[in-house]
Amino acid sequence: MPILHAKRGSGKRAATPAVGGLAFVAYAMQMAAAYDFQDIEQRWRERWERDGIAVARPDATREKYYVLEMLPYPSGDLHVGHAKNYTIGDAIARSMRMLGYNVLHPMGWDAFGLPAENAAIQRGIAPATWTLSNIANMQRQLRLMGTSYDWSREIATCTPEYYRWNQWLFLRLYERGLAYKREAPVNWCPKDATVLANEQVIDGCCWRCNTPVQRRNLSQWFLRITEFAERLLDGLEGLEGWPERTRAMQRNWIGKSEGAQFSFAIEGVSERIDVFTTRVDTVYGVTFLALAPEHPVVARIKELIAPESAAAIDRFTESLRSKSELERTSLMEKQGLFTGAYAIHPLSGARVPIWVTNYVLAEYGTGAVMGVPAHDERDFDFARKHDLQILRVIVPTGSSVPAEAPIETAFVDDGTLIESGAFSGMASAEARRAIATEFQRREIGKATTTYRLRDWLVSRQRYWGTPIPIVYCNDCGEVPVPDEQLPILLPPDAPITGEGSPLARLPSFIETTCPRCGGPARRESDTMDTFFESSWYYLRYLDPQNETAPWARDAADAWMNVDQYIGGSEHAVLHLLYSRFFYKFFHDCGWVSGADEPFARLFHQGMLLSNGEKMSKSRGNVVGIDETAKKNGVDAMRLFLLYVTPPEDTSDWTDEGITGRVRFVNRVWRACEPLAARARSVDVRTLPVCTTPEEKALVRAVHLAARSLVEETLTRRFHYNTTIARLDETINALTAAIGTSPDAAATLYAVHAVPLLLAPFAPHIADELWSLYGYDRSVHLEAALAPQDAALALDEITLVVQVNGKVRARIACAPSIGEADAFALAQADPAVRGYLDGKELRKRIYVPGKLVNFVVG
RNA sequence: GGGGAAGUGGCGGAAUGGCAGACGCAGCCGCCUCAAAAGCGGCCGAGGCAACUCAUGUGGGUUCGAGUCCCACCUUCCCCA
Repeated sequence: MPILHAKRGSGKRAATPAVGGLAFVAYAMQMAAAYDFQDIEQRWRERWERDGIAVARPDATREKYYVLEMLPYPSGDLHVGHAKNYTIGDAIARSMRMLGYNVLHPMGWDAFGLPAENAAIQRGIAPATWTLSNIANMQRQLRLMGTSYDWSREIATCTPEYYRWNQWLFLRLYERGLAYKREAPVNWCPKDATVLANEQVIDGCCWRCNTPVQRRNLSQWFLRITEFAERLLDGLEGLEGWPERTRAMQRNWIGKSEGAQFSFAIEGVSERIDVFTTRVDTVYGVTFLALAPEHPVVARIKELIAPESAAAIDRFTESLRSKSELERTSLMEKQGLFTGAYAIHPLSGARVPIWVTNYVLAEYGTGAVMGVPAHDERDFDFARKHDLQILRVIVPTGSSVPAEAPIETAFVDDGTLIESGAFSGMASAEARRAIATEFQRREIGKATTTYRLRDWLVSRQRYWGTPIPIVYCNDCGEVPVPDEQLPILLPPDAPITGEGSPLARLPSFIETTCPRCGGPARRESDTMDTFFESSWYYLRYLDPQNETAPWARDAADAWMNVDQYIGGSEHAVLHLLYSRFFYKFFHDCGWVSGADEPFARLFHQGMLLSNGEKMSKSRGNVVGIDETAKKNGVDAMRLFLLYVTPPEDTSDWTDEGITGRVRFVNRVWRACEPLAARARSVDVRTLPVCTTPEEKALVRAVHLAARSLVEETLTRRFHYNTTIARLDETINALTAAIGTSPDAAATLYAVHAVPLLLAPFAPHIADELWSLYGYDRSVHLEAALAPQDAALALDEITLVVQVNGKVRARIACAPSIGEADAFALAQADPAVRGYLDGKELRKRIYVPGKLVNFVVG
């Protein structure tokens, strides 16, 4: 007898011998060669591409479903960590297709950005060349993963066909006053040699390279996202399909605070100092004013005071100049210097000393803070350190703390006002309204709302990005480039050295003529933040070839909004906030209709570790797609990524773990392939006749898996780990059935059903088996197996009998058993009887088909 | 300090308020084999000879019944200050 010990990935499949029954099974178990995933997976990838199984067209007869993964930056090479994200999206896309939805599942490239310039500097490769070759490789790898993207809609943001619409959209923002240039203190990353938006500064460091950012005063382009602050905040309420923590992060970032703004007069100076506070009820407790050293009034004060005092202020200011925001507000000790000047309290008339401090920032609020040490911890610390007066003006409501009692800590809660003139005795909330009204009456202030959100700084002093379509003319000033002159192409010959803006040093680019007067003019040399193009790319997929508009309104009407968006939580504020801003703008322009939110549901996949550690080149634990596709197969990889944890959890790639799924794929193959010919005639819509409990259980396992697939998909929970566990049970039951009754209708039914259940997760083996069952059409174009109640129903259930909540017996009975019969049966059970005899029966609980509980005393 | 998420065997995890630990990994024992690998079958929270008892971070509560709901606390992670 020939023994076929085929190595995985090499040998050919053994021919199915024409023997039946147990002898055949023994032969099949022994003889079936290991599944040759390499050949089979490649063959199906090519077939899907040829057949266009993922190409999406509008179809009024089916409900649309737009599932989207955040578009990747083409860094060069994918590893299994990336694969997790795309596998989740692909499992959803394939499941929804089989459930009858018209699925749109596109992919593209966030192709502008610094790494391409760094490659140019370090290795002399043109950014475009580097980027395009990375895209080619990553596209190959995404295909290798068996993903079902509609590649006919692919976009790369670095192509003129795409970025001309960046420029076009910028001009529309400009026309509406939502794009403007202004000088402001901005975040500067010295390593990347460019400015950064506030959202791109994480803990005081550059989000990309972790270099501490510096502050510089520069003239820069901003987008007026602050105008949308209230709508961005309100919109979060409706986003119930978003993770709560992401909504909370956006809420935090927008940072709405309601309070009052009012001004202090200064002794001997005509200017006034504006302050904003949420606690205007504590205003009688003000004992100092804290100013940012950069505050404009500081210059006026210096004129009033002794030269040596003014010099001290200058030294203090100088010492803070290079310090980052984080250092100044959080890391450094609270420092301050009395200026020698006094303000006048607007209500009490008291003299209030004016200090400059490190913990008040010029760019936030008004750059000045009223110091109320008794009711603010930071002010309290500052007052203690500098021996400033501490005045108690709020006491807990209902208590009677004398104003003179020593103050050990700041009382920061609301309470009742004391020592506050006409407002004494009021509750904090009431006093806030009353005092704001009083300020308004005196015309020195009013109730206002402020936001932490700043305008979005979008200009970058870099090459590999979209040129900003503005020219500067000596006569006409700032002039927008007319639409018909778009795109302004990125010149291929800019000197990329890492020093200075490349475009600024390229006369052939900079020198131009004014579109308005025809005179000599200079082009803007800054390019756009790459978050600009990723804020609207999901609309370009809908109409990628459009040459007259970024997208047509009817394309947006057909597909928007994105039904399910999938990506990392690191973009919780950045990309997801900018996109929401853009979409609201588009909505206002009438370019999209319906809800003014782009992403109806959002899913953050969890991180993937490698053997318990973060995957990184320096740790040497990066598991590549190519490597694992070759070693374990793509189906096993996909199954593992979905199986190891729920998709939103952090999971760990381990050799043992992937081995488990490789085994599973082989078990599927050994179970189904030898029976393929016989399973051909099965119709999975018709339940088979079962003659034994085991057969019934096998068919039930199939339908439990089918139900899990449908439920996890339609409830949008996507816990496919549980669905795959049900598939494990199905295969276990099937393997056992093959051992006893390979010809039973139930066995062949299960064999036939398996690829339908496996298709979203292990698409290749599913289609291979499906074709062996005689189908010409891909399994991915079939309808999902509909779970049937008749298959799920049990002939017999186990009724749990409890006495006082403890399980005392288990009784087999019919699932339809009624309450009276259940009690009678339970009470008659000898084990239960022992717990009931001689006790008073106080209560009986019956949970139909599940449980009886006797409460005795 | 404020807000968000989470804590279940050796490990990853499962469980509409109703038999805790499905499924997988690791481990142990068998079968097969000259042997090994692969495969197949069984065991696998703790204590106890057993009947049983204990067990889902800790302590309370609601309930006939709590991993699940409520309160307080502890720990971890994440955001904001």
